[in-house]
Amino acid sequence: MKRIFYNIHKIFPLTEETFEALKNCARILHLQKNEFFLTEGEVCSSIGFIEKGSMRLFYNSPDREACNDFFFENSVVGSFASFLSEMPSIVNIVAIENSEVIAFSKKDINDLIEKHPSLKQLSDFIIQEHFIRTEKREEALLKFSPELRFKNLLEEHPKIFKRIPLQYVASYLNITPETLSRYRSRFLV
Amino acid sequence: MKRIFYNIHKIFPLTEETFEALKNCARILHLQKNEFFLTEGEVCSSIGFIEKGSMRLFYNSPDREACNDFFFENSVVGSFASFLSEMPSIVNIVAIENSEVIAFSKKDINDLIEKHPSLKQLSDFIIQEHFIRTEKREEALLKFSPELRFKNLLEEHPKIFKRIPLQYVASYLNITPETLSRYRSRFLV
DNA sequence: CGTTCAGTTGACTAAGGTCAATTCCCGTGG
DNA sequence: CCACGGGAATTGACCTTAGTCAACTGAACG
Repeated sequence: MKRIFYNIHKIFPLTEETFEALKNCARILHLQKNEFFLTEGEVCSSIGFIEKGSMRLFYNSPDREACNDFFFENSVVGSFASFLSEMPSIVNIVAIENSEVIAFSKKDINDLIEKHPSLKQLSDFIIQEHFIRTEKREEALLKFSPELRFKNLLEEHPKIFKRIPLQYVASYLNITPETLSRYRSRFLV
Repeated sequence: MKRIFYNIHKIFPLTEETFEALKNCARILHLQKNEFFLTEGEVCSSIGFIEKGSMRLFYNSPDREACNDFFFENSVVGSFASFLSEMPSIVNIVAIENSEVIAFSKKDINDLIEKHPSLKQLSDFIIQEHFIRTEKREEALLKFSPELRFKNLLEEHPKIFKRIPLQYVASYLNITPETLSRYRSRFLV
Protein backbone atom coordinates (compact mmCIF):
# COMPACT_ATOMS: atom_id res chain seq x y z
CA MET A 1 0.00 0.00 0.00
CA LYS A 2 1.24 3.43 -0.85
CA ARG A 3 2.58 5.38 2.06
CA ILE A 4 0.24 8.26 1.43
CA PHE A 5 -2.90 6.17 1.70
CA TYR A 6 -1.56 4.56 4.82
CA ASN A 7 -1.00 7.96 6.36
CA ILE A 8 -4.38 9.32 5.40
CA HIS A 9 -5.95 6.26 6.89
CA LYS A 10 -4.09 6.74 10.14
CA ILE A 11 -5.48 10.25 10.59
CA PHE A 12 -8.90 9.81 9.02
CA PRO A 13 -10.06 6.20 8.99
CA LEU A 14 -11.96 5.71 5.73
CA THR A 15 -14.35 3.00 4.62
CA GLU A 16 -13.05 0.46 2.16
CA GLU A 17 -15.28 1.97 -0.48
CA THR A 18 -14.06 5.53 -0.02
CA PHE A 19 -10.58 4.21 -0.04
CA GLU A 20 -11.04 2.48 -3.35
CA ALA A 21 -12.60 5.56 -4.90
CA LEU A 22 -9.63 7.60 -3.76
CA LYS A 23 -7.19 5.11 -5.20
CA ASN A 24 -8.97 5.05 -8.51
CA CYS A 25 -8.54 8.77 -8.97
CA ALA A 26 -4.88 8.79 -8.03
CA ARG A 27 -2.50 9.60 -10.83
CA ILE A 28 1.06 8.59 -10.09
CA LEU A 29 3.76 10.92 -11.37
CA HIS A 30 7.41 10.10 -11.52
CA LEU A 31 9.33 13.34 -11.61
CA GLN A 32 12.99 13.41 -12.43
CA LYS A 33 15.24 15.72 -10.51
CA ASN A 34 14.65 19.28 -11.80
CA GLU A 35 11.41 18.33 -13.50
CA PHE A 36 8.53 20.75 -12.86
CA PHE A 37 5.33 19.83 -11.13
CA LEU A 38 3.94 23.33 -11.66
CA THR A 39 5.27 26.16 -13.80
CA GLU A 40 4.60 29.84 -13.29
CA GLY A 41 1.87 31.05 -15.63
CA GLU A 42 0.11 27.73 -15.84
CA VAL A 43 -2.97 26.87 -13.81
CA CYS A 44 -2.36 24.42 -10.98
CA SER A 45 -4.80 21.73 -12.02
CA SER A 46 -4.02 19.15 -9.38
CA ILE A 47 -2.84 18.75 -5.85
CA GLY A 48 -0.10 16.24 -5.17
CA PHE A 49 1.05 14.13 -2.25
CA ILE A 50 4.73 13.40 -2.17
CA GLU A 51 5.20 9.70 -1.88
CA LYS A 52 8.93 9.80 -2.24
CA GLY A 53 11.51 12.51 -2.86
CA SER A 54 11.57 16.24 -2.28
CA MET A 55 10.44 19.37 -4.04
CA ARG A 56 10.82 23.07 -3.74
CA LEU A 57 8.50 25.95 -4.44
CA PHE A 58 9.96 29.19 -5.72
CA TYR A 59 9.10 32.56 -7.17
CA ASN A 60 10.89 33.43 -10.34
CA SER A 61 12.58 36.76 -10.40
CA PRO A 62 14.89 38.49 -12.89
CA ASP A 63 17.82 38.58 -10.51
CA ARG A 64 17.46 35.85 -7.97
CA GLU A 65 15.33 32.81 -7.51
CA ALA A 66 13.32 33.15 -4.36
CA CYS A 67 12.87 29.70 -2.97
CA ASN A 68 9.96 29.79 -0.69
CA ASP A 69 9.48 26.33 0.61
CA PHE A 70 10.57 22.71 0.71
CA PHE A 71 8.40 19.65 0.62
CA PHE A 72 9.27 16.11 1.56
CA GLU A 73 7.52 12.77 1.86
CA ASN A 74 3.93 13.03 3.05
CA SER A 75 3.62 16.68 2.16
CA VAL A 76 0.95 18.19 0.01
CA VAL A 77 2.23 20.20 -2.94
CA GLY A 78 0.55 22.65 -5.25
CA SER A 79 -0.47 26.28 -5.35
CA PHE A 80 -3.77 26.49 -3.55
CA ALA A 81 -4.17 30.04 -4.83
CA SER A 82 -4.03 28.90 -8.43
CA PHE A 83 -5.77 25.59 -7.86
CA LEU A 84 -8.82 27.17 -6.26
CA SER A 85 -9.07 30.28 -8.37
CA GLU A 86 -8.04 28.59 -11.63
CA MET A 87 -5.86 31.59 -12.35
CA PRO A 88 -2.27 31.24 -13.62
CA SER A 89 0.15 30.38 -10.87
CA ILE A 90 2.81 32.84 -9.75
CA VAL A 91 4.89 30.06 -8.23
CA ASN A 92 6.94 27.19 -9.60
CA ILE A 93 7.24 23.76 -8.03
CA VAL A 94 10.08 21.53 -9.08
CA ALA A 95 11.56 18.22 -7.96
CA ILE A 96 14.84 18.46 -6.08
CA GLU A 97 15.39 14.70 -6.02
CA ASN A 98 13.76 12.11 -8.27
CA SER A 99 10.31 12.00 -6.78
CA GLU A 100 7.06 10.13 -6.84
CA VAL A 101 3.93 12.19 -6.51
CA ILE A 102 0.34 11.04 -6.20
CA ALA A 103 -1.80 13.65 -7.90
CA PHE A 104 -5.52 14.33 -7.83
CA SER A 105 -7.23 16.59 -10.31
CA LYS A 106 -9.62 19.32 -9.25
CA LYS A 107 -12.57 17.63 -10.88
CA ASP A 108 -11.81 14.30 -9.22
CA ILE A 109 -11.36 15.93 -5.85
CA ASN A 110 -14.70 17.70 -6.12
CA ASP A 111 -16.47 14.53 -7.24
CA LEU A 112 -14.82 12.49 -4.53
CA ILE A 113 -15.85 14.89 -1.78
CA GLU A 114 -19.38 15.00 -3.08
CA LYS A 115 -19.74 11.24 -3.21
CA HIS A 116 -17.75 10.55 -0.06
CA PRO A 117 -18.46 13.26 2.50
CA SER A 118 -15.92 11.82 4.91
CA LEU A 119 -13.25 13.19 2.56
CA LYS A 120 -14.43 16.71 3.28
CA GLN A 121 -12.77 16.36 6.67
CA LEU A 122 -9.54 15.45 4.98
CA SER A 123 -9.71 18.36 2.58
CA ASP A 124 -10.47 20.78 5.39
CA PHE A 125 -7.55 19.40 7.33
CA ILE A 126 -5.19 19.93 4.42
CA ILE A 127 -6.34 23.51 3.92
CA GLN A 128 -6.00 24.19 7.62
CA GLU A 129 -2.48 22.80 7.73
CA HIS A 130 -1.59 24.97 4.77
CA PHE A 131 -2.80 28.10 6.53
CA ILE A 132 -0.77 27.23 9.59
CA ARG A 133 2.31 26.56 7.51
CA THR A 134 2.15 29.83 5.62
CA GLU A 135 1.52 31.83 8.76
CA LYS A 136 4.56 30.33 10.45
CA ARG A 137 6.69 30.86 7.39
CA GLU A 138 5.65 34.49 7.18
CA GLU A 139 6.37 34.98 10.84
CA ALA A 140 9.88 33.64 10.38
CA LEU A 141 10.57 35.91 7.44
CA LEU A 142 9.21 39.00 9.15
CA LYS A 143 10.38 38.56 12.71
CA PHE A 144 13.78 37.01 12.42
CA SER A 145 17.06 38.16 10.96
CA PRO A 146 18.75 36.02 8.31
CA GLU A 147 21.22 34.75 10.87
CA LEU A 148 18.47 33.77 13.27
CA ARG A 149 16.54 32.05 10.52
CA PHE A 150 19.65 30.02 9.79
CA LYS A 151 20.09 29.06 13.42
CA ASN A 152 16.46 28.13 13.78
CA LEU A 153 16.54 25.96 10.69
CA LEU A 154 19.71 24.28 11.88
CA GLU A 155 18.08 23.63 15.22
CA GLU A 156 14.76 22.40 13.92
CA HIS A 157 15.60 20.66 10.68
CA PRO A 158 19.29 19.82 10.65
CA LYS A 159 18.74 17.07 8.09
CA ILE A 160 17.72 19.61 5.48
CA PHE A 161 21.36 20.60 5.24
CA LYS A 162 22.28 17.01 4.44
CA ARG A 163 19.59 16.42 1.90
CA ILE A 164 19.08 19.67 0.02
CA PRO A 165 21.70 21.46 -2.10
CA LEU A 166 22.90 24.42 -0.12
CA GLN A 167 22.03 26.92 -2.83
CA TYR A 168 18.37 26.09 -2.29
CA VAL A 169 18.71 26.24 1.46
CA ALA A 170 20.24 29.69 1.06
CA SER A 171 17.39 30.72 -1.14
CA TYR A 172 14.88 29.34 1.37
CA LEU A 173 16.52 31.47 4.06
CA ASN A 174 16.42 34.37 1.63
CA ILE A 175 20.18 34.89 1.70
CA THR A 176 22.95 34.33 -0.85
CA PRO A 177 24.89 31.06 -1.00
CA GLU A 178 28.00 32.98 0.09
CA THR A 179 26.32 34.18 3.24
CA LEU A 180 25.05 30.71 4.05
CA SER A 181 28.53 29.36 3.58
CA ARG A 182 29.86 31.94 6.03
CA TYR A 183 27.21 31.13 8.61
CA ARG A 184 28.09 27.49 8.29
CA SER A 185 31.77 28.03 8.84
CA ARG A 186 31.01 30.42 11.67
CA PHE A 187 28.53 28.27 13.57
CA LEU A 188 29.37 24.70 12.69
CA VAL A 189 32.94 25.13 13.99
CA MET B 1 -28.30 48.05 4.42
CA LYS B 2 -24.85 47.38 5.66
CA ARG B 3 -22.17 47.76 3.06
CA ILE B 4 -20.87 44.27 3.61
CA PHE B 5 -24.19 42.61 2.86
CA TYR B 6 -24.57 44.76 -0.17
CA ASN B 7 -21.19 43.66 -1.43
CA ILE B 8 -21.76 40.01 -0.76
CA HIS B 9 -25.00 40.26 -2.62
CA LYS B 10 -23.32 41.85 -5.60
CA ILE B 11 -20.89 38.94 -5.97
CA PHE B 12 -23.12 36.08 -4.84
CA PRO B 13 -26.80 36.87 -5.18
CA LEU B 14 -28.53 35.24 -2.22
CA THR B 15 -32.15 34.42 -1.57
CA GLU B 16 -34.00 36.65 0.84
CA GLU B 17 -34.10 33.79 3.31
CA THR B 18 -30.36 33.10 3.23
CA PHE B 19 -29.79 36.78 3.56
CA GLU B 20 -31.90 37.03 6.67
CA ALA B 21 -30.17 34.04 8.24
CA LEU B 22 -26.82 35.68 7.59
CA LYS B 23 -27.96 38.94 9.11
CA ASN B 24 -29.26 37.22 12.20
CA CYS B 25 -25.86 35.72 12.96
CA ALA B 26 -23.96 38.94 12.44
CA ARG B 27 -22.43 40.42 15.54
CA ILE B 28 -21.50 44.07 15.16
CA LEU B 29 -18.32 45.17 16.90
CA HIS B 30 -17.24 48.75 17.39
CA LEU B 31 -13.52 48.79 17.92
CA GLN B 32 -11.76 51.88 19.16
CA LYS B 33 -8.44 52.81 17.64
CA ASN B 34 -5.81 50.44 19.10
CA GLU B 35 -8.40 48.00 20.35
CA PHE B 36 -7.64 44.36 19.56
CA PHE B 37 -9.79 42.14 17.42
CA LEU B 38 -7.50 39.17 18.02
CA THR B 39 -4.64 38.78 20.47
CA GLU B 40 -1.73 36.42 20.10
CA GLY B 41 -2.26 33.29 22.19
CA GLU B 42 -6.01 33.40 21.99
CA VAL B 43 -8.04 31.28 19.59
CA CYS B 44 -9.55 33.21 16.69
CA SER B 45 -13.18 32.37 17.28
CA SER B 46 -14.73 34.49 14.59
CA ILE B 47 -14.11 35.95 11.19
CA GLY B 48 -14.87 39.61 10.66
CA PHE B 49 -15.82 41.84 7.75
CA ILE B 50 -14.65 45.39 8.05
CA GLU B 51 -17.61 47.66 7.57
CA LYS B 52 -15.74 50.83 8.36
CA GLY B 53 -12.21 51.67 9.42
CA SER B 54 -8.89 49.91 9.10
CA MET B 55 -6.92 47.28 10.93
CA ARG B 56 -3.48 45.78 10.92
CA LEU B 57 -2.21 42.30 11.52
CA PHE B 58 1.17 41.87 13.18
CA TYR B 59 3.51 39.36 14.72
CA ASN B 60 4.77 40.31 18.13
CA SER B 61 8.47 40.10 18.60
CA PRO B 62 10.83 41.08 21.43
CA ASP B 63 12.62 43.71 19.36
CA ARG B 64 10.35 44.93 16.65
CA GLU B 65 6.72 44.62 15.76
CA ALA B 66 6.36 42.92 12.42
CA CYS B 67 3.31 44.32 10.78
CA ASN B 68 2.24 41.92 8.19
CA ASP B 69 -0.84 43.30 6.64
CA PHE B 70 -3.44 46.03 6.44
CA PHE B 71 -7.14 45.66 6.11
CA PHE B 72 -9.70 48.24 5.04
CA GLU B 73 -13.40 48.41 4.32
CA ASN B 74 -14.78 45.23 2.75
CA SER B 75 -11.86 43.10 3.85
CA VAL B 76 -12.11 39.89 5.77
CA VAL B 77 -10.07 39.82 8.97
CA GLY B 78 -9.01 37.00 11.23
CA SER B 79 -6.39 34.29 11.45
CA PHE B 80 -7.61 31.44 9.31
CA ALA B 81 -4.88 29.25 10.74
CA SER B 82 -6.19 29.72 14.26
CA PHE B 83 -9.84 29.87 13.29
CA LEU B 84 -9.79 26.56 11.46
CA SER B 85 -7.45 24.66 13.74
CA GLU B 86 -8.76 26.16 16.95
CA MET B 87 -5.20 26.54 18.13
CA PRO B 88 -3.88 29.74 19.76
CA SER B 89 -3.15 32.45 17.23
CA ILE B 90 0.40 33.61 16.60
CA VAL B 91 -0.84 36.87 15.14
CA ASN B 92 -2.48 39.99 16.54
CA ILE B 93 -5.12 42.06 14.81
CA VAL B 94 -5.79 45.55 16.02
CA ALA B 95 -7.80 48.55 14.86
CA ILE B 96 -5.80 51.41 13.38
CA GLU B 97 -8.79 53.75 13.15
CA ASN B 98 -12.06 53.47 15.01
CA SER B 99 -13.67 50.63 13.15
CA GLU B 100 -16.87 48.73 12.73
CA VAL B 101 -16.58 45.01 12.17
CA ILE B 102 -19.28 42.49 11.38
CA ALA B 103 -18.25 39.23 13.00
CA PHE B 104 -19.47 35.67 12.55
CA SER B 105 -18.62 32.88 14.97
CA LYS B 106 -17.31 29.56 13.82
CA LYS B 107 -20.39 27.72 14.99
CA ASP B 108 -22.70 30.14 13.20
CA ILE B 109 -20.70 29.93 10.02
CA ASN B 110 -20.82 26.14 10.04
CA ASP B 111 -24.55 26.11 10.73
CA LEU B 112 -25.20 28.72 8.08
CA ILE B 113 -23.31 26.82 5.42
CA GLU B 114 -25.07 23.61 6.31
CA LYS B 115 -28.52 25.15 6.14
CA HIS B 116 -27.81 27.42 3.19
CA PRO B 117 -25.52 25.63 0.75
CA SER B 118 -25.24 28.72 -1.45
CA LEU B 119 -23.05 30.20 1.28
CA LYS B 120 -20.48 27.47 0.68
CA GLN B 121 -19.60 29.31 -2.51
CA LEU B 122 -19.01 32.46 -0.54
CA SER B 123 -16.85 30.72 2.02
CA ASP B 124 -14.80 29.04 -0.71
CA PHE B 125 -14.36 32.39 -2.37
CA ILE B 126 -13.08 33.98 0.81
CA ILE B 127 -10.60 31.19 1.40
CA GLN B 128 -9.42 31.38 -2.17
CA GLU B 129 -8.91 35.14 -1.97
CA HIS B 130 -6.95 34.65 1.20
CA PHE B 131 -4.61 32.16 -0.47
CA ILE B 132 -4.05 34.55 -3.34
CA ARG B 133 -3.37 37.40 -0.99
CA THR B 134 -0.81 35.53 1.09
CA GLU B 135 0.95 34.19 -1.97
CA LYS B 136 1.32 37.69 -3.40
CA ARG B 137 2.48 39.06 -0.11
CA GLU B 138 5.09 36.36 0.23
CA GLU B 139 6.26 36.97 -3.30
CA ALA B 140 6.75 40.65 -2.55
CA LEU B 141 8.74 39.94 0.59
CA LEU B 142 10.93 37.34 -1.07
CA LYS B 143 11.52 38.79 -4.50
CA PHE B 144 11.77 42.50 -3.97
CA SER B 145 14.22 44.68 -2.11
CA PRO B 146 12.90 47.02 0.59
CA GLU B 147 13.27 49.96 -1.75
CA LEU B 148 11.33 48.22 -4.49
CA ARG B 149 8.61 47.21 -2.07
CA PHE B 150 8.30 50.86 -1.13
CA LYS B 151 8.06 51.96 -4.74
CA ASN B 152 5.51 49.31 -5.55
CA LEU B 153 3.36 50.24 -2.60
CA LEU B 154 3.56 53.91 -3.52
CA GLU B 155 2.55 53.04 -7.06
CA GLU B 156 -0.27 50.68 -6.21
CA HIS B 157 -1.70 52.08 -2.99
CA PRO B 158 -0.63 55.69 -2.60
CA LYS B 159 -3.55 56.41 -0.28
CA ILE B 160 -2.13 54.08 2.34
CA PHE B 161 0.48 56.75 3.05
CA LYS B 162 -2.26 59.26 3.73
CA ARG B 163 -4.35 57.06 5.90
CA ILE B 164 -1.99 54.87 7.89
CA PRO B 165 0.61 56.11 10.42
CA LEU B 166 3.97 55.79 8.74
CA GLN B 167 5.42 53.63 11.48
CA TYR B 168 2.98 50.91 10.49
CA VAL B 169 3.68 51.38 6.82
CA ALA B 170 7.37 50.96 7.59
CA SER B 171 6.65 47.83 9.52
CA TYR B 172 4.51 46.51 6.68
CA LEU B 173 7.43 47.05 4.32
CA ASN B 174 9.65 45.37 6.89
CA ILE B 175 11.93 48.36 7.24
CA THR B 176 12.53 50.88 10.04
CA PRO B 177 10.61 54.17 10.21
CA GLU B 178 13.91 55.99 9.56
CA THR B 179 14.45 54.14 6.32
CA LEU B 180 10.91 54.81 5.18
CA SER B 181 11.38 58.47 5.96
CA ARG B 182 14.53 58.51 3.81
CA TYR B 183 12.79 56.81 0.92
CA ARG B 184 10.03 59.35 1.13
CA SER B 185 12.34 62.31 1.03
CA ARG B 186 14.32 60.65 -1.73
CA PHE B 187 11.46 59.71 -4.01
CA LEU B 188 8.66 62.12 -3.25
CA VAL B 189 10.85 65.19 -3.97
C1' DC C 1 41.64 13.05 -16.90
C1' DG C 2 39.18 17.27 -17.86
C1' DT C 3 34.85 19.73 -17.62
C1' DT C 4 31.31 21.45 -14.95
C1' DC C 5 28.88 23.05 -11.28
C1' DA C 6 28.40 23.56 -6.16
C1' DG C 7 30.50 25.38 -2.41
C1' DT C 8 34.03 28.20 -0.10
C1' DT C 9 36.88 32.14 0.79
C1' DG C 10 38.53 36.90 0.52
C1' DA C 11 38.25 41.94 -0.44
C1' DC C 12 35.27 45.36 -1.03
C1' DT C 13 30.72 47.81 -1.22
C1' DA C 14 26.38 49.35 -0.31
C1' DA C 15 22.05 49.19 1.89
C1' DG C 16 19.70 49.51 5.72
C1' DG C 17 19.92 49.62 10.91
C1' DT C 18 21.01 52.10 15.19
C1' DC C 19 21.25 55.89 18.15
C1' DA C 20 20.66 60.52 19.23
C1' DA C 21 19.07 65.11 18.32
C1' DT C 22 15.63 67.92 16.28
C1' DT C 23 11.35 69.24 14.27
C1' DC C 24 6.63 68.71 13.41
C1' DC C 25 1.98 67.99 14.51
C1' DC C 26 -1.93 67.70 17.21
C1' DG C 27 -4.66 67.44 21.25
C1' DT C 28 -5.27 69.29 25.82
C1' DG C 29 -5.73 72.51 29.36
C1' DG C 30 -4.86 77.01 31.28
C1' DC D 1 -6.67 81.52 21.84
C1' DC D 2 -2.30 80.33 22.94
C1' DA D 3 1.16 77.48 25.30
C1' DC D 4 2.63 73.26 26.45
C1' DG D 5 3.51 68.26 26.22
C1' DG D 6 4.07 64.03 23.92
C1' DG D 7 4.28 61.05 20.31
C1' DA D 8 5.36 60.72 15.32
C1' DA D 9 8.35 61.78 11.81
C1' DT D 10 12.64 63.53 10.13
C1' DT D 11 17.53 64.18 9.87
C1' DG D 12 22.43 63.28 10.62
C1' DA D 13 26.54 60.45 11.90
C1' DC D 14 28.04 56.17 12.31
C1' DC D 15 28.02 51.03 12.16
C1' DT D 16 26.83 46.39 10.95
C1' DT D 17 25.42 43.08 7.95
C1' DA D 18 24.73 40.89 4.02
C1' DG D 19 25.47 41.43 -1.04
C1' DT D 20 28.72 41.55 -4.93
C1' DC D 21 32.42 40.08 -7.59
C1' DA D 22 36.14 37.28 -8.39
C1' DA D 23 39.27 33.62 -7.47
C1' DC D 24 39.83 29.13 -5.86
C1' DT D 25 38.68 24.26 -4.35
C1' DG D 26 36.56 20.08 -4.68
C1' DA D 27 33.53 16.55 -5.93
C1' DA D 28 30.72 14.23 -9.62
C1' DC D 29 30.42 12.46 -14.01
C1' DG D 30 31.27 11.51 -18.49
